[in-house]
Amino acid sequence: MDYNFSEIEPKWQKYWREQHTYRCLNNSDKPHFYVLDMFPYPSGAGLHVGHPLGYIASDIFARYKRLRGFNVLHPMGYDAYGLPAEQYAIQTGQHPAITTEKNIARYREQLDKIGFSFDWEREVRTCDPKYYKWTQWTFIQLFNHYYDTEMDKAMPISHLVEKLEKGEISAVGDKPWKEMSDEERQDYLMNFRLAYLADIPVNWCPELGTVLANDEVVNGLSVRGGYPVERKLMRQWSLRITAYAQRLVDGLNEVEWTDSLKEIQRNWIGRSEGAAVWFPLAKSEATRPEEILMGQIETHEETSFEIFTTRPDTIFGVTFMVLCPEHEMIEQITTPEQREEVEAYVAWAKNRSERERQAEVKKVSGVFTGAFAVNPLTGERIPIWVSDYVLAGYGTGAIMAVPAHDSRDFAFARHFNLPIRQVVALDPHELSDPATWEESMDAKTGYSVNSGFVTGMKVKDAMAAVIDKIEEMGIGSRTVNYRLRDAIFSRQRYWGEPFPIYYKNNRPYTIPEECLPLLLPEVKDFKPTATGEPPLGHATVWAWDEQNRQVVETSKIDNKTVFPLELSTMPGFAGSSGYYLRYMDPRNDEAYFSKEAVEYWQNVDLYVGGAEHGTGHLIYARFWNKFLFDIGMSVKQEPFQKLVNQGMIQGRSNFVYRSKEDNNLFISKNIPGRAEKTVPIHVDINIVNNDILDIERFRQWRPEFANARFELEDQAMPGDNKAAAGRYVCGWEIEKMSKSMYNVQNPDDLVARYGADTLRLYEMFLGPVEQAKPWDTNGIEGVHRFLKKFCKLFDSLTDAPADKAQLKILHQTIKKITDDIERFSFNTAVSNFMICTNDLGGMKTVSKEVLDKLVVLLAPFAPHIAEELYHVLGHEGSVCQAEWPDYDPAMLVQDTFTYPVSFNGKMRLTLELPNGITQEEAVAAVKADTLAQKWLDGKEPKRIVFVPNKIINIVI
RNA sequence: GCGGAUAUGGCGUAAUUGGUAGCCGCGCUAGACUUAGGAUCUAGUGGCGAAAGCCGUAACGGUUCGAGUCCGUUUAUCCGCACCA
Repeated sequence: MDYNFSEIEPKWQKYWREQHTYRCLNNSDKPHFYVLDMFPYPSGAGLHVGHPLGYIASDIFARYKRLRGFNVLHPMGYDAYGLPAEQYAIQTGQHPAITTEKNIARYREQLDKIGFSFDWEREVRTCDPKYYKWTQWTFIQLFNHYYDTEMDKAMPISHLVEKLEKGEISAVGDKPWKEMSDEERQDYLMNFRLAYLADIPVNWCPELGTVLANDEVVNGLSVRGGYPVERKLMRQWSLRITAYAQRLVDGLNEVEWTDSLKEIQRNWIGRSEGAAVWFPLAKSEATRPEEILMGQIETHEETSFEIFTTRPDTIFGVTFMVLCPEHEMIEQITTPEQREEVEAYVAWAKNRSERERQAEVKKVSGVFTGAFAVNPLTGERIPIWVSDYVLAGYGTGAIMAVPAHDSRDFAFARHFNLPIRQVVALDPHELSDPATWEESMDAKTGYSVNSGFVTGMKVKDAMAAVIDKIEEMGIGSRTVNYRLRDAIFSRQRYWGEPFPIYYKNNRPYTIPEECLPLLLPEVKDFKPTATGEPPLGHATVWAWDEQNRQVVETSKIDNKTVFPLELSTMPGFAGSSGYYLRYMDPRNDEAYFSKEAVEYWQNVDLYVGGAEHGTGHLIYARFWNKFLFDIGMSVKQEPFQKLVNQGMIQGRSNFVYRSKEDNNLFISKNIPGRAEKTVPIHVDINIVNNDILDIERFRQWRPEFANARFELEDQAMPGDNKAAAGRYVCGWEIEKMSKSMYNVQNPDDLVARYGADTLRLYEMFLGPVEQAKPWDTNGIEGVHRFLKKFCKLFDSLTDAPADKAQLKILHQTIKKITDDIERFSFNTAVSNFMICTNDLGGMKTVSKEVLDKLVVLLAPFAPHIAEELYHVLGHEGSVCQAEWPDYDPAMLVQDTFTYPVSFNGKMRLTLELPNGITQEEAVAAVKADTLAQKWLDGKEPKRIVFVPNKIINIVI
């Protein structure tokens, strides 16, 4: 039978739609399985071939699981809030909702053409009020909870208030709870809420007019747009994700992710163990150690400062201290003589942009404050410096500098001529003068030297001993620090979820849950307001009437009953942090998702998506889920049990070579001397086939090429790609897939040309799903040919029972394909299909009972043709309702095995032995074999190693 | 700098996990059928060699009867983090 994909594919897509073939219900006796793709942001450019790679892989797996008898949840939706739609709105005035709607329609059309088995009845869109109602709801819960370190989980803020009221805990630092005014209490509680408002240094991007999260900034530039980002102190909402740092680290042991992704997350969370130590200030007039202030250690805050170190063992090597320029004690401790210099330095450091600072990491800068601290273990006076190599955001913003064993301290000491003292050595008997060192000795190995009571100890033991001592002295403690920062949650943008927050007397209050969703208001302008407020500042109906519980005109704000609403919106990760849970029960208006739904589905069994979300979405979603777990919503600590990262698809650009002398002349790639005579120009890959340029289409491509002339290949290059005379051969290079390089491959074109099934198979055939690879259509013909050959098998269809040879092919194929799918190796699965088809193609007739099963095997990969052939075989309904075939191990048995036998690793003997023999029988066979006898020459072999089904080794 | 990974024909890749390296596909070569071929089919295709054979999985070394696979050193490429004390 002919392979007429352009007829078959629309037909079955229509059938699936009409029959609701992929509808998935929450009640089923079948075991459940949840396969999820990272939902896409619907950009204006549409899908390119990189998007469906992961979707195809997950679709194959979902279909396979269904055939295996699972109730499979396999949904799709859109991460529809985002910057591009808003930027487009600013440029054109087009409302982002309209652009987004249009893009979604285009995405849907493209996805439908590929034949995915998504249950579209469960579609979610983050910008849909029915969806973001629950994003806002979660925010309110975060606002109303704090992290109880004792119970190690989130608890209602009322629980904390209760404890404060009963006096079970006392408010630290501030006045006692009982003496606080209501507002003071609110301000105090803000320090505990999991969603909180605070003045914090943020990544401010002036070009985008908004704040960015740490993962949205790379090298001081915004990920979107590449604009400079500066540090700025702003009042922002943040999520206290740091409270979950330890659980986020621990949870990684529970999930089946790649080591590299786990490692990326561990690095991002950056757990490090060490000690916090208080260093008292030295009295400036004191000269002898015993005079130096030691008696006031209890009153830490005024006369001491706290440092964090991961190397407490090196405390005897401290020769100076360094504070970050933002440190609050600088002003207090700086001596009058140094004041001018210090102030100038601090001002300079604060004005430096993030990009400058990062670009000049190697440059050493700093200033002496004139003040001294005391090393609490040695009583030594050590100078206090200020430098921007110490960061305000990590630890305490102050360090003890051990130049001999920290490369940054070393560089600083060398630059400012500060002493360097060795306190760790690999061999304690061989010390050298650090003045001669070229670099510091940072490794945590060897022994402590010159280190008082820990001298001679191994570094590890010394660490513990020093911490014990410090704790005993009451001047510090064992501490864990995390690199992870709280997630800034405000964005000065229009196209995002509004915060369910209004301000009374400048303090935030939440909108009652019953009033959600708080709808995104209309604005006349998507840019920030003239006064620099976010775009929502333009909204005319954006105030909260507390009594009537509704949104009213902004003009009615009187701050008595009508109050201003929050003007920022939530960031992109807000909507994507819980969407996988919403899919379980997407039409529920009473709750985020029902208890029954989440108890049925539990969590995502298989999540497929790019590794680029490793430090963004995948951290936020885990945090979000853990919080929902704490408040009794989700039932699993980890949202994504198994995660597969599909590799990025790079572009493969094609080039034509334009002559330097003659703008209309293009010289083919392999013409001798071409490189010197020409300039490469990107050419649209859609008018190039297997690197051969379609000359006519090239002339039509752009007006300036209308009169192009070509110097074509001659036949001098056999073996090279079709370098026959009369062809123009293009060059190629691997680059990022982008419009400007004309290397974007649109899946629609390939579907039109080869069909969706070919596209699906080819994307899988390209290589392992996890591997990054350039897009290249050079092999797609081969895959297409396979489908044609497969259809051809049906020409020789017979009802006669299959012979042994066919059954063997069938059962081998069932085994291989099943194994391949289970280990997510779809490229080998496609290869194995080809082998099977080639083998059966050599037969005169092919039995129906064989094809019955092969069609089911093919269904996950090429669902359209599988449906068609399923009907050709006379079945009713959809192949999706078929049963995955099992293989019969007896059919895989080989008649004989070949055992190469090596003697002393040199001689080799091959014995043909019958199958199914035991080790003893195999050994006996070797001994009985005449050739083996000859080689053994009557001697007993010392050792016969028998590896089942594989080989026998004889050692004489 | 730290961390993670990868390295196999002209190309994408495979190798039952330590057992005959190169399956499958592309490309290429030759042939068949064709007015034609960018259709289809057949055969061949790691390198050197006329052949027997020798060499061959980034490089060097090790373990093993046996290494693409395990261990060590080096090199190259990709990814993540990056003054995180």
